[in-house]
Amino acid sequence: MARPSGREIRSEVLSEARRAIQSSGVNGFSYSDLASRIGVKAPSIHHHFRKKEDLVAATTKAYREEFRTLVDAIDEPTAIGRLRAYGKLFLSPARENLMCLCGSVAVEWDGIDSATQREVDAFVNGEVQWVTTQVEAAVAAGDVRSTLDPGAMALTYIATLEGALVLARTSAAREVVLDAANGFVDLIAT
Amino acid sequence: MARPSGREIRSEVLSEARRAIQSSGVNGFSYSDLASRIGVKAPSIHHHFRKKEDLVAATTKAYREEFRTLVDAIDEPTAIGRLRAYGKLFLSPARENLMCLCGSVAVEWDGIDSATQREVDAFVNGEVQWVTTQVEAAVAAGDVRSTLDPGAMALTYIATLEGALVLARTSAAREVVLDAANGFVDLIAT
DNA sequence: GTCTATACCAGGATAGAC
DNA sequence: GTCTATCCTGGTATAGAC
Repeated sequence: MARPSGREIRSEVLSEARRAIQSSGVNGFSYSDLASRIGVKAPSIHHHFRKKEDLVAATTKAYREEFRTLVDAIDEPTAIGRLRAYGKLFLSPARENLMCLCGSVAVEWDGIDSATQREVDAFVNGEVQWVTTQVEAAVAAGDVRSTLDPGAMALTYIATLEGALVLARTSAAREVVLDAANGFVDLIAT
Repeated sequence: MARPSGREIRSEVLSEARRAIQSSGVNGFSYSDLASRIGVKAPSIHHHFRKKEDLVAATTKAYREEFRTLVDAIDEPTAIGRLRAYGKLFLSPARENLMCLCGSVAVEWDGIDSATQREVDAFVNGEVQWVTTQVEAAVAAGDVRSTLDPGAMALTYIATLEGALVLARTSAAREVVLDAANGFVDLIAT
């Protein structure tokens, strides 16, 4: 692997940090880990992200923005179709045995700096808002039952997806849980 | 607080370790942390649990058994009532801002020793089995729709509960998510 | 069974050469 | 901007006195 340089290294660090957090949590990786994966030395990373907190916050922000981009790219004619597509998107980390970054950070919440916490909050708020909008549209189209109000249903859907990623990490439920997204939508469909 | 001694210390260590893992993850606490909380020194804990791995595995095992006891104590006349009670039980850590221990461990999965992993797998298997049985009974009683097969529905329910605990840790969803258990049962009810 | 003292190592972080 | 060298801290773990 060619050693990256200049602006490249920054984005490569962010990318590896994201994977590391999703795989082992914030306390589960070190600058040395990232450095050797990328092919540089730890102090080079410190040059770009002075403290680990800075790196974690930047990684979380980047994750939130990238995820938003993916969600915005969902192109389905019906709201219920968009909800199904969203679930697939959300569970795609499971194929590489990864957590949602938000979930990883949430577990270590008490030891997380406030800038990162704010990013996670923004992530959750943003996702809930988007899903709520889709649920409202799906209810209006008559494709989803209105057993719960749209906000509660959105939160429950996201909880299901987050939890599915948790369960998928255990050997007990690895495969099965990948269907959770469609399963949930089947439950709320008319 | 009186300093514990003899057999007491072992159970107190297990109890504090459980809380610590649920609050900050396996990598987020140290023997010193536990020791000062209990009122002893770190080497005393090493005397009871030689390596941290041993402590984590024992803590996970104890958690699984205690949880099983609580579930077995659920005393509701109907299966759907038992499912609601189960959800309340599962989400009770949220009131103290804690994760499910299983969730905490799952996040750091790759760095977790295999004995602990086996305990987590046993936990998930046991819970899925119990919930599946209740769903089957509820379907038979006509209280739950059979949109999904009972096993998939059980897994989805547990995923929802796990995910609700994740979301409850963020500021964005703290309160709302406590209703997720009843919300989900409302979704599957006839 | 608990303590003090200590060995050992890893991670975070910085200084300063190149 | 990246490196080598180094400092410091804190965590895991053990030895051995009491």
